[in-house]
Amino acid sequence: MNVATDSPRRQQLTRIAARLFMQQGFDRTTVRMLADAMGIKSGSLFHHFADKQEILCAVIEDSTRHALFSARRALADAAPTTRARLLALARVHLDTLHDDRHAHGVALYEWRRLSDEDREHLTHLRDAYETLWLQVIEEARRAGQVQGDAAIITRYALGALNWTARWYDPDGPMDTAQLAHELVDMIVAPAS
Amino acid sequence: MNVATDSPRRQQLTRIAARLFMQQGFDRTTVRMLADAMGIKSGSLFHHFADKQEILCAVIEDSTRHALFSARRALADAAPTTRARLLALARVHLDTLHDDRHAHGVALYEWRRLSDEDREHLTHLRDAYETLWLQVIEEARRAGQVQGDAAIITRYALGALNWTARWYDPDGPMDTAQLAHELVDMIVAPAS
DNA sequence: AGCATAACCAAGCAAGCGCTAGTGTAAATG
DNA sequence: CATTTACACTAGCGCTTGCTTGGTTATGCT
Repeated sequence: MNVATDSPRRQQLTRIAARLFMQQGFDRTTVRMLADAMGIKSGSLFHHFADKQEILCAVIEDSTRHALFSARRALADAAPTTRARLLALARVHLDTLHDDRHAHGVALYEWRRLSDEDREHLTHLRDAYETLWLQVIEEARRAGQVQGDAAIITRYALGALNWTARWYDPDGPMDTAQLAHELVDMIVAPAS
Repeated sequence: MNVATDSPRRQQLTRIAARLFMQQGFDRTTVRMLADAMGIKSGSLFHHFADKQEILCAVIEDSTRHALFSARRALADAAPTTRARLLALARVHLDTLHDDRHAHGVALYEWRRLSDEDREHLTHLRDAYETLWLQVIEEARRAGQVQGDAAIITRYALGALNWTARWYDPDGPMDTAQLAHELVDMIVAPAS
């Protein structure tokens, strides 16, 4: 149940499942379709996962852990100005959202299909991620670079970024760096 | 297929369907569950709707038409300053999002379950709504109150607002007017 | 009275669903 | 060499699904 402890085989299957769950939705993706895409028979699937629910949980957990890990590293590497730290978070958010777009789409659209336990477990991971953002925005607020309630700004920023999943075309003319800049310009007092 | 032309009975059934679709998701809501909640038998459902897909389309169409109508009226009634117009749009967006929260949640989560034709049809309605926003934000940009690309700002703003569906608690301490102000403060140059 | 229409119901079909049971096999382990 | 483990297979059970059929009842118009 963890990126580090999962067998390579299981991680590979999880990625395939993420693609199908995103393309068809969880309910419409049958275990037979999953097995076909994985190159095994439907019965064999249950050697790797206890049930269909566990596959969904694995998809979301993998991608969330990866995002959390990347964001922490980006913050550690970023210049110590609040603006640079915010920009680093935004860039990493957009990049992981897009690189792992299947899994993050699943996390968005299929959240309610999780069992109560799985959802609570994944909520903690999510909260850890949001807290990274909240802390940086709270820094920015104390430095006078952001006005208003830090919690609301955080959720607005994350909402704006997550919504890009619905309209941003990675093959289009814009790149994620531009988008990240545009977001930071929107939430902090306009810079030079 | 229209708020004005739909029979009252059909609109009533559509509202019930919106609630169930939001609570359980489209795929997990069976025609029998719908019929039960409507107080009729499952077969009778197909007197009002050609198939299950058409119910989904009706749910989304009704709510989108209502939002478009409300936004147009709010703009007509708003004071002529760009800030007032933006605030009016934000307030109406949050209010309809919340009043009609079941149906708008369905529009968010079940968009991909629509048939291609239905989706194209509803996309036009959506575009009409987004255009209202884009025009006001473009005004604001020309007036120097907003920096950056108007199209991106529009999508960021709508994303931030739509995301409130995932965290805003209408029974909590905040009201939608505060939220709307917070958004406008975020995207326009900070006012007094 | 005669008729049209909207609204409903009981029953059930064909298809598809998640999952289980039991078995085979090649590689790792003692 | 004997045993275990990991992974895959075939076959199919029990159940639910969206939708259809064929017919009934209530309302209101001409």
